[in-house]
Amino acid sequence: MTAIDIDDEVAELLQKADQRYTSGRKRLVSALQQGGGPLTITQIVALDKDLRQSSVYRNLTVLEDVGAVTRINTRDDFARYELTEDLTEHHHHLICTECGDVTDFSFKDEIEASLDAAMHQAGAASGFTVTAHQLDLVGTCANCS
Amino acid sequence: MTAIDIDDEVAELLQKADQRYTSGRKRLVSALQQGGGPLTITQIVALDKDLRQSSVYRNLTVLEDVGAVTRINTRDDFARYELTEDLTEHHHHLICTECGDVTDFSFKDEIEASLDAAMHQAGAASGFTVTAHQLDLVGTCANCS
DNA sequence: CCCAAATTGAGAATGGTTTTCAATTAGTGT
DNA sequence: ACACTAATTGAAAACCATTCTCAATTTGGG
Repeated sequence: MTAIDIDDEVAELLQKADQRYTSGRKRLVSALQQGGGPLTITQIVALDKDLRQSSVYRNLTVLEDVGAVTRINTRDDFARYELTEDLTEHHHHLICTECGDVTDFSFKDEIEASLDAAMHQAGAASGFTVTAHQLDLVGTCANCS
Repeated sequence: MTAIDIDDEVAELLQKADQRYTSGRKRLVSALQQGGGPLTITQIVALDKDLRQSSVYRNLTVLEDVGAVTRINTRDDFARYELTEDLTEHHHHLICTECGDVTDFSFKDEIEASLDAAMHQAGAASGFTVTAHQLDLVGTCANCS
């Protein structure tokens, strides 16, 4: 999806929920597109100085409710946000234990497919209906090693 | 590992760090063994009424520093704690979006092995050194569906 | 171009977690 | 057993990321 497509899609999601796509929300979505992975509120506000912290918090919640943004908890005390996989593509996270930074990566399709099959099977065996999964690799990033 | 083995191992880990294995810490480890998955502080205090909240928080931190306990962040606002995989065995989590409860599950060995290989390979491709991974399945548990 | 409703920004409030500090407990040498 | 010293504990205060409040501003519809 191109940046424009994402913008259109977010606009539609907001409209369905009777929410406006204000300039502040557009800048927020734009900031999320720039990061190579989920961003903390601090990182977002640093990326776009015109964004106010309280509005960022509030709008991330709105965007999450609408299904445009996903909230992620990692090892540190800061929540991170990224555009939903519907708007980008399915991926996983590399979490650096040194600097705490989180970046995206993807498996080759066939690996992802077999993993997905194994997960549904394992979930079903426990009477659990799997709707999504989250896989994080923990280690040391290129910068920190 | 049996309960006694775990106890011995925790004792050793604490001793290496010049920490005492007090009765409160023993009860805490025992509580963590009882849960079928990572527990919140509230759950721990409910499981053993003799444990005080502030001591539980502090001792979980001590046990984490020593390498006996792992802290986990899930979707809700409560941190969860479990014994490290060194003391139990490698596993993953089923996170119920309805009740928030987290339970353990494992893959068959061969699936886990191929997954592990794929992860190291994918990490290396990004200049990332993988030391651990965390896989959560999100969905609806048997009780809630 | 009004008007009603939604959004914004700054600061106050919230609540899970961490810290403080005096009281208690446990380990060490005698 | 007995002191002595240091670690641990418990209750309450402090901390701080996040959420909420409310007056001011902005937005879209008629």
